[in-house]
Amino acid sequence: MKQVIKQHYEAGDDRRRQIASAARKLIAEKGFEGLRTREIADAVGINVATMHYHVPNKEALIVLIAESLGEELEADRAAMRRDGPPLELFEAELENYGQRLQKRPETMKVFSELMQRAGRDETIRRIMTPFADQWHNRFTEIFEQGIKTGDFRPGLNPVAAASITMGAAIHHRHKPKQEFAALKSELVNAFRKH
Amino acid sequence: MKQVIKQHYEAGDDRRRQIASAARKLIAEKGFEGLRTREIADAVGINVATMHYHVPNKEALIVLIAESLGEELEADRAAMRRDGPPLELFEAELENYGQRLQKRPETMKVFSELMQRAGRDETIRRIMTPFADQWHNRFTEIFEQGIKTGDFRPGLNPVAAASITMGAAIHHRHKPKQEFAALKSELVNAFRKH
DNA sequence: TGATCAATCAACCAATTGATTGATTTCCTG
DNA sequence: CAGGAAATCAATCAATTGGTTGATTGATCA
Repeated sequence: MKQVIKQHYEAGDDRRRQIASAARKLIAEKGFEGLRTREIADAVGINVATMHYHVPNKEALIVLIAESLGEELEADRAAMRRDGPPLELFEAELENYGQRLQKRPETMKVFSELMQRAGRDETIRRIMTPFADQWHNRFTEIFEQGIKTGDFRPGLNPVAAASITMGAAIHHRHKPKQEFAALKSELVNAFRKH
Repeated sequence: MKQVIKQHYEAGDDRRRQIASAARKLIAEKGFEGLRTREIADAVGINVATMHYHVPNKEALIVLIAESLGEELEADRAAMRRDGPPLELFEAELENYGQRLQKRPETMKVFSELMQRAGRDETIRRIMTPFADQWHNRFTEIFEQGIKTGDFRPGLNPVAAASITMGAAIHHRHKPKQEFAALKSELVNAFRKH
């Protein structure tokens, strides 16, 4: 009799979710380089071997994390409104991003870490680039429509403007929350017709 | 008689430079998490112990790398022109950045890695933030002057515009070289008076 | 020239870390 | 409720990795 205390058994899928969640928290704290399988197991409250039962190796773990993040971003994207004046859609996208930055700062930290790793890791790149591209395409699309409607400057380069917007947004994750409003309004002024 | 082959002895400071250079190359390739003392030693062509003679531990190594990068950025900054119409200064800064991105892509990769680590590492933060701030201040200054001269939009928020510029520039490091021109001209259009 | 010091190396160490093994416990279904 | 499947754990392994030790070699200079 090894186990005296009755232990709880969790269904496989739930455990995987718990593992993904714990791993994401740890990545947000210590970055990818500080991610340790043991710490994840501890955070979930299970043995390392149990963790490896659910997620065979670190490669699979990283894929799990990327997928988990992908699902969240996808859900968020699906909930966004897609009609209305382009300028308002643009502001809504930025506002949504600002909200997520405030309510779930972890998410964007993990996103950055994954994107950085995507530069060297083929597997991660395959999972992450679609999300970065989707986001970029969304902005490009908004700008294209906005140029037609006259919301945005004529002659605006939609692709470049989308890159600037994303760069500014991602870069902002380091900074104090209250400054986001200023960034947002400056981005709007940068592209809209005067 | 252990040594049969005559070996070359390098002066301490030169070795440290060689070590810093090799370490930077490796970081650019594999990122911080992939940085191994042994690989650095191998790249320089010396024993691990010799490396530790010059750079006692990894902490010191990272400081060395940060300082090495700092010196390069500082030299670059010092060579920049600081007079003329603000709009031209702005374009010159961007052009200079684009050139560095093309000629020394390693530099900005290492910069990004260090900045990311700065978020969790006090020592690195102390070394790196001044450089990020200097860059940011430079843009802020240019925008402030340019608003007075009428080069830039009245009502432009210099600090926010500087953040957008930096975010866009840093974010661009992943992308193909030829697109930089489009980014640059779009940034100019975003802030200049129409 | 010889003594001192800086630079180098082979061998080794201790800690960390991802992963495995084999036994044990809980759950579920026919 | 019996028995197989799913989930869990303690113990252990092998590889990696940052760092050390002690001896050796080359440079310098009085």
